[in-house]
Order: sequence, then structure tokens, then C-alpha cells
Amino acid sequence: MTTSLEKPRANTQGDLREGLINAGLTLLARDGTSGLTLRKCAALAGVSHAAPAHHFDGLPGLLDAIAARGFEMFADVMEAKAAAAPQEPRARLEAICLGYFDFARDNPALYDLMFRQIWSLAGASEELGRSGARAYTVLADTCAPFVLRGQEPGVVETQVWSLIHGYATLVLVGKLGRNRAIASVTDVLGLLGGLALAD
Amino acid sequence: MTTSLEKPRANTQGDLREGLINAGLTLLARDGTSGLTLRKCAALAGVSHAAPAHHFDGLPGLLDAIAARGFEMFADVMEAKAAAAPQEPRARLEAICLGYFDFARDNPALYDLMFRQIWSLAGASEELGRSGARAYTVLADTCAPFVLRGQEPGVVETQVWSLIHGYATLVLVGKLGRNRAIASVTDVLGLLGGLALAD
DNA sequence: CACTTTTCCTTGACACTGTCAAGCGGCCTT
DNA sequence: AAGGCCGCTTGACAGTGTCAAGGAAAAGTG
Repeated sequence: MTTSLEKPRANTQGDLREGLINAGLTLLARDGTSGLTLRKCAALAGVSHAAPAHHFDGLPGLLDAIAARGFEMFADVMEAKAAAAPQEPRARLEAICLGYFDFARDNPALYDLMFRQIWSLAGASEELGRSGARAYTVLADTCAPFVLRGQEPGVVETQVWSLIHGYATLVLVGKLGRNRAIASVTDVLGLLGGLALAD
Repeated sequence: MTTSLEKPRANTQGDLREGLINAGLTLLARDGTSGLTLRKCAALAGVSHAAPAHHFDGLPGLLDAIAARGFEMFADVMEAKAAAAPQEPRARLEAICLGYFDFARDNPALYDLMFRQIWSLAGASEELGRSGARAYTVLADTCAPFVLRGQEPGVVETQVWSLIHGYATLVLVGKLGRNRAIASVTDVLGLLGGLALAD
């Protein structure tokens, strides 16, 4: 209502759902986890505070959608790193782990949201399930060459995932030294030297 | 005000600060992370909603104190497991990792609180720093036999910590299979076979 | 013992959160 | 062009953390 020339629907070009997700990503990046609020999200997207309810199932639904978007970005980063690395199993493995860590470090609040405990309690959306599965597939494919004959693939995948996810979360939480980590990513990934190539 | 015989100071025997921390632990165990509220805590301890402000620096202060208590329990569990295990480096290492995982599985909400991102942003209390350091010492001592000559101890410590912490958080978050994990703790700990004993 | 001071808690208010019910306005359909 | 639906707004509610002010009881002081 600043001027009469203002367009009545100038909130977001096209889809409001998209605008709300983007607003959420912006708030998350700018103000951290506690800065992401349903009302702030709506305000940033240029709509009233109750508008999001027509596109998401309340705040949990919005967080779900943002997390799903996060997993897409996450998979993109890892795929890009894998593509840029030498096409050799061990180099690829290290590459996606570095991508994993980079994403966590560059998007701490989003990463935190993605791995919140919520999703295990209240069921996650199908969209989140799909994008999460896509990210997992990137990891699983890279781990495949290290799955020994007759071994359950999930074991190597879980070993690698646990290692890099643990390191990333510990660094984010600030438990590993004040500013820089006690051990670098590559130091930690040295533990993967224990993995043997199949065949 | 149910009966006139009610004692005016029946809130908590002795120290209110202790009562509030215990109330917080109870709420956390019963209702999960979102069930822990400053006001509910005060109500459970039998005092008014503003009483906690005189013992803690707001909600962050209360969470800090609860997390500190959590790290004490955490260290206790790992020490007990280590004491019960054969006094051999590799057995001890596996033992504290199992203790680590047990604690996380048995106290998911508390574990989640302890490793929240908050502590890296706003400075943690000295008490939390000390109890966190004590828990870390248990881990570091157990890792010591695997630190090769001339190697920085923090490397092995971070490798072990990242692995078990990553596994624990992934299981808690429900990403590893629906109810039971794809790979068991001992499966994941197999990666530690890559560690060599010093000397 | 009387009086002050200090300590600890209560009461009440405020801004902010998520959620719901009701209503309005423009767009599409027919 | 009239009817109807979809998307958004407005307003209210309970619940949250935090702050200011006050009060009651214990402790200190002559």
C-alpha cells in the first residue's frame, strides 16, 4: 500500500510455493536455524502470515520441502565433484566425501535442518524421500567398487557415510577445535584406506 | 492451592537449580526435544515460569546446564563399558564405541541437545566445557595406543569420533533403514581394523 | 529483640511463534 | 455475463521466552 501503482501480485514470479522455499533457504543462510520462521518466510515472499498454510502442511511441511530442496542441491554438489575427479574408484570416493563436507560447511543451517530428527518421528513427504534417496544413490554408486564379493553393500555405504557425516557434524558443531578442525577432512578419510577394492 | 495444608516450599528438596535440571532431563526423555520448555520445566519443578531466570541465563543457560549433565552421564557410560571390557587396546576401543552408541540410543533427545549447533555460536559455559572435555578424554585415552610415533593424536581421535558419532546420529535420525539399521555398530566399527597399534 | 538488607520467587505484561476459522477478491468455467 | 472455486488476507487464540516490578522470608546488624 505504498503506492497505488503497486502490482497486487508482485510477491513471487510464478509459483508462491517456490517463492516460500527460496525465502526459507535465504533465511536459513542468513540468520541460521532459529532465523527460519513461518511468518518471516511469508513476509520475505511478500504474502501474509497464513498464506504458507495453503501450500504446505504447516511449518513441518515447509521444513520438509526445504529439506527436500537441500538434498537436491546436496546430490548436485557431490555429483559435480565426482565428475570432476579422476575416474578411479578411490579418487571418486574421496571426491564425493569432499563434496559432502563442502556442502555441510557452506550450508550449515540447511544441512542441520536436513538431518534433523523430525523426519524419523513424523513421516517425511514422498518428495523428501525421493531427493534423500537420490543423494544416497550418489554415495552408494561410489561405494560399489569397494563392496567385496558376497558382502552386503549397505555395510561399506554405512561405514563411509558414518565417517564423513560424523566429521561434518562435529566440525559444524564446533567441537573440533575453535576455528579450524584438529584433523582435516583428508586426515579422517585416511581411515578409508582400510577399504579394499573388489575383484 | 488445592489444600491449605500444602507446604509453601515443597518444590524441590534442596536446590532449585538441581530440580530444574532434573525436570529438564525428565521432559527430554518423556516428550522429546520439542517437549523441553522453560515454562514446563518450571511447572514440573513446582515453581513459577520466571523462576529459572534466577538460576540460569535464560533458556540457553538451562539447555547448557542440561547438556553439561548429559556429558557427565555420557562419560560415565563409556567409562563403565571400558572398565568391563578386557584390558586390551582394541577391545577397549570397541567397548567405548558401543557405550557411545548405547548412550545415544537410550537418550536420543538428550544426545541431540548435547550436540546442537548452539554451543559453537553463543559461547558455552565453563561447566559444559569441562564435562565435554571429560567425555573427550575418555575417548582420547582409549585411542592413545593407536597413535603412531610422530603422529598427531588428534587424527586418530577424530577418525574414531567421527565414525561412531556419524553412525549414532544417522541411526537416531532414522536414515539407516526404517527401524533397524542397515549395518550394525560392529559392522561399522570394522573400519577401525585399519588402525594399527603403535610400537 | 527490632529493624534493615539481601535473596529468592511471583505476578503481570510484552512481543513473537504456529495454527485455525472466517471472509474477500479475482480468475476460470459455462 | 453470472456462478463458483481457488488463493490469499484478516483476526483471533494458546503457547513460547524475556523483562520489570513487587513481595515474602530468611539472614544479617544494632
